[in-house]
Amino acid sequence: MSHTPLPTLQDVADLAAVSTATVSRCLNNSGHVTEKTRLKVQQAIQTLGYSPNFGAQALAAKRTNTIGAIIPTMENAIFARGMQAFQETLAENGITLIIASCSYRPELEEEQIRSLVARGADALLLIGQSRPAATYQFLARRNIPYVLAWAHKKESQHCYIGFDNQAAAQTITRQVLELGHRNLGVIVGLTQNNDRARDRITGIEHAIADYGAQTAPLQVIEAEYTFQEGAKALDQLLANPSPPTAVICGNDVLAVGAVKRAKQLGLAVPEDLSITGFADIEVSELIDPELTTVHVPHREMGIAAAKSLIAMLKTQTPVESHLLETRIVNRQSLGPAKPH
Amino acid sequence: MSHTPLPTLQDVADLAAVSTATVSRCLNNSGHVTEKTRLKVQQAIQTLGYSPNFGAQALAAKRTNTIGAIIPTMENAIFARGMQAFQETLAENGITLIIASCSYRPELEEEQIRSLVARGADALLLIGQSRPAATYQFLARRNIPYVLAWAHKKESQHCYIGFDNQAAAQTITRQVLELGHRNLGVIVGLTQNNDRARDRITGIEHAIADYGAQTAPLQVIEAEYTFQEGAKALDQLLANPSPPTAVICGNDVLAVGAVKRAKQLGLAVPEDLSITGFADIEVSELIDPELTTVHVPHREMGIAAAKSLIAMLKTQTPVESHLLETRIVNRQSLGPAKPH
DNA sequence: GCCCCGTATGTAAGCGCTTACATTTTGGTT
DNA sequence: AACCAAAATGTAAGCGCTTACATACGGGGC
Repeated sequence: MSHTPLPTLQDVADLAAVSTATVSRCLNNSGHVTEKTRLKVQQAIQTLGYSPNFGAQALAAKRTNTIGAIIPTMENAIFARGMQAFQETLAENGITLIIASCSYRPELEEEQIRSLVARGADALLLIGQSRPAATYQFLARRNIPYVLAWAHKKESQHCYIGFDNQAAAQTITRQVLELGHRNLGVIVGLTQNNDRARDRITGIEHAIADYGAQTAPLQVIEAEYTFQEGAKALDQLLANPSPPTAVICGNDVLAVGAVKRAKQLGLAVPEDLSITGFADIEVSELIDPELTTVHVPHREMGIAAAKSLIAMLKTQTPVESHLLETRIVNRQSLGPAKPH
Repeated sequence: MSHTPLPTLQDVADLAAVSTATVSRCLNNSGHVTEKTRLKVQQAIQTLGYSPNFGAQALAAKRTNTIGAIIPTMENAIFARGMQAFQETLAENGITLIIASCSYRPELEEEQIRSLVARGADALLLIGQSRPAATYQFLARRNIPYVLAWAHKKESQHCYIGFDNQAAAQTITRQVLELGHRNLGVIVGLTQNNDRARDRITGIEHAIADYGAQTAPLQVIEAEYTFQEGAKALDQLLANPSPPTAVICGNDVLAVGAVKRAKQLGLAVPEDLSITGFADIEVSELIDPELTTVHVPHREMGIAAAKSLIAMLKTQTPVESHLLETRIVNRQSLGPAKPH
């Protein structure tokens, strides 16, 4: 497995009969190079099959053209589409994305942040806002720009690229209430270390309070992010002596699990039981009935996050938060409450 | 946004009153360091909040502790679980994973390979085998170890970590035939640039040939990897004057799309139409009826791939291919053919 | 034809780490 | 106490690039 050493900048410079500085300038199009020499250099690069050494470049330039993202999980669709768009946008700008996942465990996230930074990530994308102050200090100390995605908060020192989870949840809840439901149940993801889930609950509660119409204490079940857990959570909700007529779910996976379970139990959705989701991922159109849910602009979010980070890197100054709009997608899982 | 410069190895060495070499040895546990000095150094690292400079490390050591993976897409579940396990295993060994996706486009894959290598990936994971010889030459030239995952081929120069797509497809097809079906339809992913899909078709064809029992020319529809396309493909299959009584799908997403469509058309699954999947991803248990499908050991595959790559990196020699077993998961979407 | 200035190119000093090799220390033997 | 090998530590030479600064070049304006 031996092989000739790879060509270096020096080799290219020699072959093109210019200095290494000139070659470097060509490589980074930092200007000040005549078309003629640029061509010569290009040529030399071609014939040698040269490609720059990443470590050397990083060491000398103090930047890696790498951005890191730490998401709770890659094992499900909730972040996939946004990340794909994020990556595409970065790639268009010559930046590589490194994704790490932290399984919703804050200590792991902390570790991953350090690891990505140690690996030379120039900037980071993080999900949501809830993490120790020390983490933010670390980033500040290291002067690493970051955005917080999938969430939004006004008047914050952080740069958010996301939507208002609370408002979105409030809107869909209001719609449920307007259809006559007066006894709602809620299934959300584990709220510990998940500010998005908490915000959604708050939104639901506000909507109900506005209506002043919930007939029983609001039951909120927290469940892990799987179909099965969504199903189990529904069982719990239905075990109540006066079970809800509509279930608001904090995400589509749980909702879809609940729909499946409802059908197994012989309940017609939405005639006997309405169920709503959140996120509008692909499965929401798969289940029968299709899910009425909150559409989240995943791709736009990924693109906006990439652009913001690139801008921060370029200007070395903070960038405004970016609030994206959600909207309700009316499909079939939400219907009017049965008159009694 | 200014800030004090980050501590360097030298700073640590000074504080601990040792040489940089000693600090470096501690960092890489390359032995030859007394417990006492190790502690001193540890201490200094702590108080300075030191973390090594990635570029410098890569430059000096000629390795980055980074492995790259290029998968067709991150937007769906087919590779997600395996990649998650892959990443976890790498992380346990202090290696960072960089994932890129190529949207099933070979020229993009080529580009991504070069990009990851240029970024210093020490080794690569690639999906399937079909790519230009030039690509393999490039990797050989650069002396980059790689494994080909999600596929398997005996007596190949490459290191495969995967399962036998053809055999698996053949097995499930045989099972369909044994249930009395004599008119099958096939829906698979786009076979262009996808050797796995092609292998599966071959397996299906072999099984049918063995049985010698297909009553009509086998219809094979290729479809993009979405629920919708699976549904459309089913429409095509059913447009035939003598439509199939069982549809073998090349993956679960297409299968699930087909099941949904069948139900919309008023066909009972599996009573009127049997449908099978491939991969055993989460959605296969979501749809009603649940999918009878080929279980693929995603996590084992990811773990095995990581281990092989790590071994290759350590020993600088090729490693044996690793064949994993698939098995059929019998759920409800496959039933006996109606007697006529 | 000369001077000046803006632009193109060259020179060389690091960037922060690893590691081969040199040197010192350690502790067991005699 | 002197000796010696083995183990621990130190020294310093790069790794391949970027970039501040120095130098060379070229073309108007007089």
